[in-house]
Amino acid sequence: MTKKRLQASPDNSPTMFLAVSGDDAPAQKLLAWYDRHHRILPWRVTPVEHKQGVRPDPYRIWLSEVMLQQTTVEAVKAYFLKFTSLWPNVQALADATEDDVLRGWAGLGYYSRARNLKKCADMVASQHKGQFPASVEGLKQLPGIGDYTSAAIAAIAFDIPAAVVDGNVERVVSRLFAIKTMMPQAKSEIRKFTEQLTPQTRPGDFAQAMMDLGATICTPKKPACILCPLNDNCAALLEGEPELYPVKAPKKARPVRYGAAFIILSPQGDVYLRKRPDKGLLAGMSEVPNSEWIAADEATSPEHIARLTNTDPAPIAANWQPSGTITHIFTHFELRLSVYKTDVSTMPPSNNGWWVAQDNLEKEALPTVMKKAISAALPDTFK
DNA sequence: GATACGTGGAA
DNA sequence: TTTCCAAGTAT
Repeated sequence: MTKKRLQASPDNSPTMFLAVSGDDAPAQKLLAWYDRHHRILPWRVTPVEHKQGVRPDPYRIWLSEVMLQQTTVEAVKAYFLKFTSLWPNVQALADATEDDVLRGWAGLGYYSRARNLKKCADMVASQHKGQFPASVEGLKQLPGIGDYTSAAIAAIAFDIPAAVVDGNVERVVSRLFAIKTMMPQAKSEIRKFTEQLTPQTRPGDFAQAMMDLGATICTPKKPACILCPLNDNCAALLEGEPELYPVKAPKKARPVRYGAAFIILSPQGDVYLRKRPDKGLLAGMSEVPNSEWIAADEATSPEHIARLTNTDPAPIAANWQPSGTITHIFTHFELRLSVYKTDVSTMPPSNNGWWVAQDNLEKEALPTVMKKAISAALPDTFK
């Protein structure tokens, strides 16, 4: 093992006695840990396979990395298997329609990822002969691929020693060096330390090892420092409260918005759907007709909220039957929708939507909030 | 640099 | 129940 060298950290913190820049020992300790404790994941080539010469498929790495943006491993697994089954390579995805991809993505969230995924597949197929660029810069030109994803694909699929910095790495590195700068201002500092830690050999395994460590040992709450292969190198552990890192500003309160949703049933029991605009929240996804969603705080009177949630915005005049309310939490607001149902005898209520048999609703590009609204009026639809 | 952008699971 | 947050990107 390399002898530890002493070097002052930028803020002269205790890191001078710990994992220092240019020291390859932490990376090697982490890689040894990863060889024993790595997670088995559908998109992952194991260290043993990798050593035997199995090359990760850039398409599968890209697909998994996009799905994993702000999304849990458990949520991604089924979607990854569905996508690779439907579209086994980038050309197959390029041959699909955007609506096909949105239907496949429905329920996973952050739907601009699905639209960018399709755009990216089209560009790789048409401008790169079906091969992903083998460089951070080339990858970053593609839609939906930013700082993190370009580095992750470069490291994992192409063995390029790029600094892969995701939320896990931010947590691990901010603890290793006890970085007291608040997030997100600390990002550049964290990137610099990550570059210094990243080894020239096995950079992809190193990146995945850092993420596995963050996900299973160096967790946000109650980290298992006793099991950590880097506990000798951790300034935050030496200080005594590793949970304090990374330092984050308090979150803002989430406002509440109100509105109404309208379930229109044809004589055959089909449900009327329409497509959302191609910009903004849930862009391009399907929906049942619904009102504007109006913000209201706790000072707003019940009478005013009642006006926000009545049948005035309904797309047609009808005998609307109240069907309960649903609450849905988005990232930046909470939505409370009053749901109404009606049966119509004449087919189209104008607009440019379409009718769907209740048994086929699962195949539509319906975001979860819309599934909740439909379920309020039609229980068991999505059971 | 701040904000928009989904969802479901854990504590 | 409420809060946090999970392999971020685009604007």
